[in-house]
Amino acid sequence: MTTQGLATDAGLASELRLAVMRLRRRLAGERHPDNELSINQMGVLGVLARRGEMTVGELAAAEKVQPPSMTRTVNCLVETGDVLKRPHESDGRQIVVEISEQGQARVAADRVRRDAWLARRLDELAPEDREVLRRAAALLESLAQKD
Amino acid sequence: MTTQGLATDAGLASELRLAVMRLRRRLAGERHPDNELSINQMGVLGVLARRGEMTVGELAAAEKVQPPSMTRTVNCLVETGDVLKRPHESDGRQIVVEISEQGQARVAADRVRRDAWLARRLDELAPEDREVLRRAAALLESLAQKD
DNA sequence: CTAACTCATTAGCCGTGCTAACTATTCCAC
DNA sequence: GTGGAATAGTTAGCACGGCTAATGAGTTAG
Repeated sequence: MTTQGLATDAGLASELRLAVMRLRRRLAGERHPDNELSINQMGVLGVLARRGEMTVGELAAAEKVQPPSMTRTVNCLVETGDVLKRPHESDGRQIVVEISEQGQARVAADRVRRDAWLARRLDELAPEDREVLRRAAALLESLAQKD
Repeated sequence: MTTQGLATDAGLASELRLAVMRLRRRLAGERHPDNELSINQMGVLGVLARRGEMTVGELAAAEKVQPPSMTRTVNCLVETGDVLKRPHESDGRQIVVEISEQGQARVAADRVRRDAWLARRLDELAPEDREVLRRAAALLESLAQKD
C-alpha cells in the first residue's frame, strides 16, 4: 500500500509540477500592456499593501527569494515611485520599505484587472471545480512555504 | 449572485496566482545537483518520452512557448545528447525531434527522483488533501491550455 | 513562375533567480 | 570600552528562459 501510495504520488507530483510550471508561464505572459510593472513587482506591491511597511529581508522571506533578488525588485519599484525606502529607526542595518500613494493607487486600480484573465477562466468553471481550486490554492501555498 | 461569484473569484484568482508563482519558484530551485538538465529541459524530454517524436513547432505548442524558445531548449538537449534532430521526411521546413536512448534512460532514472521534493511533501499531506490536489492538477493544466 | 505563407532559426532584449564578496551596523564577551 | 562574530543590505556577475523582430529555406496557391 505504501508502494502504491508513493507511486501514485510520484505521478501526482509530476502532473502538478507540469501544471504549475505551465500556468505560471501563462500568467506571467498575461501582463496588461498599459501596466509597466512586472508580475513579480506587482506581487511585492500587493504584499506591502496588505501588510504595511516591511524591511527588505522580510519581503525576501515573504516572497521566498534571496535578499539580493528582493533588493533589485525593490529598487525597480523605487524608480517607478511605487514604494519608498527609509532607514530603520533603531537598527541602522535595516531598510524599511513602504508603499507610496501612487503604489496604493496602482494596487487598487489593478487589483481586479490584473487577475482578469484568470478570474474570467475561473468564472467559466463549474462551482465544484472552483471549490477544488480554492482548497488547492491554500495547499499549494503551504507547499511553497515548506522547509 | 453573479457579483458575489465574481468578487469571490477575484480573490481566488489572486490567491491562486500567488500560490502558483511561489510554488513554481520553489520547484525550479529544487533541481537535483547531479542532474545537469534544468526543470524545463526535463519537461520537454518528458513530453518526448510520452508522445514520441515531434517537430519543434509541436513541442513549442505543447509547452506553450514561442518557437524560438523551444529551438533554444531543443538545441541544449541536442548538445547533452538527450535528443536527436533530423529533417522531416516530406516537408523540408520542419525538423523532427526524437528522444535518444540516453534521453530515455535519463527520463526513466529521473522519473521518480526528480519529483522527490514535491512527492515527499505530498506524502505528508492528508489523503483528502492529495485528492484535492489531484483534481486541481487537471484543472490547472486545463487553465494553462485555455485561449 | 511568382507571391504569399509556414517553419525554424538567429540575434538581441529583458526579467528574475542565484552565489560570492563587500560594507555597515549591531551585539556579545571579555 | 573594544575586538570579533553575526546580521542586513548591497554590488557584481552569472545563468536561465521567456519574448519580439528579422532572416532563410521550403512549400503552396494563383
